[in-house]
Amino acid sequence: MQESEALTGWPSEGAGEERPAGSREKGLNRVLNMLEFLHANQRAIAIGELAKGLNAPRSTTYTLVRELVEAGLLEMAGDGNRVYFGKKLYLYGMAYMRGNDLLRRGRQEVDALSRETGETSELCMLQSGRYTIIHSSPGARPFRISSATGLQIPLPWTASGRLLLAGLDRSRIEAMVTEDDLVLPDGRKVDLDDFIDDIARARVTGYCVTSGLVDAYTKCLAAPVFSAPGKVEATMCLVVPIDTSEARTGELVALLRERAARLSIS
Amino acid sequence: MQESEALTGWPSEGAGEERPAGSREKGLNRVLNMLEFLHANQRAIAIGELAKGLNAPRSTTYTLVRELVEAGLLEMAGDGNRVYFGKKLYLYGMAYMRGNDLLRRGRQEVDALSRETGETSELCMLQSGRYTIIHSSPGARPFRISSATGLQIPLPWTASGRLLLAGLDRSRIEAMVTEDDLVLPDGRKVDLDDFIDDIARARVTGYCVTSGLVDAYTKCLAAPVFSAPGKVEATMCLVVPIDTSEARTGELVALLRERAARLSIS
DNA sequence: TACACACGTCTCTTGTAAGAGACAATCGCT
DNA sequence: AGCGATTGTCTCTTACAAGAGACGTGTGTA
Repeated sequence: MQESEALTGWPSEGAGEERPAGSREKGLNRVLNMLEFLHANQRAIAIGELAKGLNAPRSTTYTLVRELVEAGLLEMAGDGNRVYFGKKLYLYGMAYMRGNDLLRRGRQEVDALSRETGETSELCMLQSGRYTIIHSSPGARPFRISSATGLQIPLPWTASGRLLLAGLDRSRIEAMVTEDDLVLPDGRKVDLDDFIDDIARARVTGYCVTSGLVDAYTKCLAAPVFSAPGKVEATMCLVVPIDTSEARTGELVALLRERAARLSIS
Repeated sequence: MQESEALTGWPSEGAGEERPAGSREKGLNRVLNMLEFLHANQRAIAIGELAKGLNAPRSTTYTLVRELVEAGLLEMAGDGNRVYFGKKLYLYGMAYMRGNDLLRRGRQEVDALSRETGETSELCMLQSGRYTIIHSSPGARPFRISSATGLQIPLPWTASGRLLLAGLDRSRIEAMVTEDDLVLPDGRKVDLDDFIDDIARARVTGYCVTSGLVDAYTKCLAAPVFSAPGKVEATMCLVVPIDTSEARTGELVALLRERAARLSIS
């Protein structure tokens, strides 16, 4: 029952979508919620627990789980009462990767960068309006800076977030950031104007460095990957100890930008 | 519009599930069909084409696609009219892999075996009653023996199929094999009793070799991976030219069995 | 210019899937 | 043994999603 920080297992009522009331819910939506729930918890979940966690009626949950297991999207896990992702999802995921040059090459570049520098390296993208770690390669440090693949983090908390929004106008940016997103884990609040300034600056300099935003011990270096001139499709980034020297930081940024540039254009 | 052999883009009306008539279809099922369709075609598909390919009403298809794109399970591809798998599926797939020791280690063993031998190597499992290539690593041969990940092939066509069914009694085996499955690509028919004998023999010897079944040029060597004593969870296999010498085949089988054994028990 | 065919969006109807709830069977605790 | 909580299955009702089809637009071609 490990709970990592703000990851309580379910999006804290946030993302403020419409919730018409206690009325009926479409089966497909229930399924999408189930998948998200499993992803958030990263472990097999008992069916009853699933129903409870999603505020879904038990009978419906049983039915849907059965259908998904039959389809192979879910699998009954070990002890025979819990479910988790199934092979089909793995196969679909691999198909996605095969069909996606950027992802395939990006993973290689990230792995290489992490090997080369010994630091934790990540490939990040926008995923339905949220910053998402698509692939990460842990560094060689004794106490590693962890960050789970697929983790979604508010854009203003990260260097990558500033780059991913480069090129969007103010209204677009505002639309992608909620009030909550501006509050850092330690309670400090990011000023929206500062954030937008950061984005503009990042756009010009072609990289971004943030210190002690998500936590007090790390620094985040990011460089953009372009899918077309001006269009930031992804970022590569390095997560390093906050006391990394200016000089080394500079070196790392150079390496990072080089690899990110190699990914660009497609 | 490449069509590889028997892969016409849609399971040839097979798998004989009930089709009540032309009545209404559940949205979730439509979605599952869409995912299968995309997987079978391995490319982005226009929405209209999807509807046609699935015999689904256009309006419904548009609605479902929109929902899935919003959820990130699908993505609008390149030219902006076609859809394919989305990042969410990739993330879920990676989560599946992370949670699955056998798969994670199996991939490594397969990659190592293929590097070591220069031959095409695969990890295979049963997937809702069908033989499925879960991971494959191409060999070093000039004209490679291809086999797409996720491809599903009738059990009697393969060496792995014989091992995956080891331990099941006759009625179970019969239930998993249709008449069609017994007909090889070149039209020859596998005798059900021979097949069941093969399975029993494979079970005892702990490996299986088949020649010229799926095509006339290849030989298939397979070894079982056990999740519990007697329970075959997966197979590792090598696909080699049919004229591979007895001696080399023996060597390869030994290597294969060694690696498969290393995967077993868990 | 006219024709055939795709695409994307909307509206309205009705068949049916989501859900409430009852049930028996287990499990874990005291 | 006695009690509460959980599990898996089943039945029945009705709110609502699936689907038919019309509409406006864009594109290729004869």
